[in-house]
Amino acid sequence: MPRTKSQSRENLLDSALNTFWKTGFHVVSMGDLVRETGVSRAGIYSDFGGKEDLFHACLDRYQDTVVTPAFAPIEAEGAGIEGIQKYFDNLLARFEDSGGFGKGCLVGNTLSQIPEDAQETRQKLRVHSDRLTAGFRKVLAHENGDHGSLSDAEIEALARYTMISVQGIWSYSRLTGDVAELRAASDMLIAVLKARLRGTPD
Amino acid sequence: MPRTKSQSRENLLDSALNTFWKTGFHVVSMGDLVRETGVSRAGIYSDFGGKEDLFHACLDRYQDTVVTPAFAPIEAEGAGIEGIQKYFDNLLARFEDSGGFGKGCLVGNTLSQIPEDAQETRQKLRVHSDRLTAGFRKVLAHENGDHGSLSDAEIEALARYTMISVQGIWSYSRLTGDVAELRAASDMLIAVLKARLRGTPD
DNA sequence: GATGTAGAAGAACGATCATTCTAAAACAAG
DNA sequence: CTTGTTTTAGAATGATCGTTCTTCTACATC
Repeated sequence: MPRTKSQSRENLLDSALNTFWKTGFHVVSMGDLVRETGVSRAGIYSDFGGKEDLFHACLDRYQDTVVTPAFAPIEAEGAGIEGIQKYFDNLLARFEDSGGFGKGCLVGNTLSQIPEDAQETRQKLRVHSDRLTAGFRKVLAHENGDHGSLSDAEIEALARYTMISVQGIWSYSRLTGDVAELRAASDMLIAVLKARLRGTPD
Repeated sequence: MPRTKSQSRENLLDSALNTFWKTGFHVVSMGDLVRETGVSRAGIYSDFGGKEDLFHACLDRYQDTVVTPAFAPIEAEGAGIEGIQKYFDNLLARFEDSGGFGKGCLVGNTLSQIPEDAQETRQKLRVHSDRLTAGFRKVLAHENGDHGSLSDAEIEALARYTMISVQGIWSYSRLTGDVAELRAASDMLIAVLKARLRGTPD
């Protein structure tokens, strides 16, 4: 089977993405990337320009090939809480397949190590967190319905809270090897969301 | 006033801690540390042995000078939910003082960039997360009382969920400059804890 | 098979890294 | 002031970094 240029470029991106994902931008060297991707140095530079450009391309690729399918149950038209459940089921299954520690979320990992002046990178991270928040907001608003007990502002706050908690779960997946702990946390989060949608008196 | 050896050692540690905290172990160079701490290269090497040893000493120092005071309201004898509230109040006030983005949590930041084989570092991170979980567990158990509605296992799960959510909040503090968003998230978390202690039907 | 071209391997380069070493300054004790 | 010790600034070192360049291989076209 012939291998087109764009196919090999995508393979390169996927390999580089995984390498960056594991240990982060600053720990990965160009030598690592050459070895892991199987592409020559010159090839990487002619295709992407440099290490940082390659990383930015990986962040975009991450959105397309990781976030989009993982988040599909949530961003699907008319998705409800069961979409969030499905999202967690998929990710916990993937964690279990990996064996040992997880890689966490590339965006969350990157967020913890960007210098204050890396504005282009930070912008991409913000887009991601807004995307997650928007997905959760839509699901929660849908569950809340037209005459639900929660105001738009409360839905917004709950959506952001969900996004933040999810990031916490991904972060912790780098420290624990026990999928049960992660499942307990995601179950708890979902129970919390259901309870608040039902309307909990304070 | 005379300056004792241990005093200057602690000043060095505090400066190095802040430098590592901002951008992480791999981004900080020894040149940065010499500049930021005001201590000569030879001084750093004779006192600590190397960059990694210095970083480990900083992780310990972080526990003593940052986590312990910040976590005092939670680890105090007989602390209840208001201890968690106080914990957040302090940290949000500090975030507000910093202006702009926060530094997050040194432990959470480190977790996102350790290679898989950095076992000594990972061990320190695990001790930290266990400490947080234990603190929350004690508070929640105290609130739950002897005849509370939650089982020990449920308290344990809720404590870990709390720890994970807190890490998420710290992570997000590196991305937002808006303290109101962080306050909303911590308020939400506390409301969730109160609701679950009160006993929410599923 | 000859020729032209694209891609790969890896040497070369300058910069920067962590670390060590040297030499001078700073300070204490007599 | 002299001597002895500690701490300093900063040069030297070897390794590694990101990047570029040169060389060679592989393959398409005639």
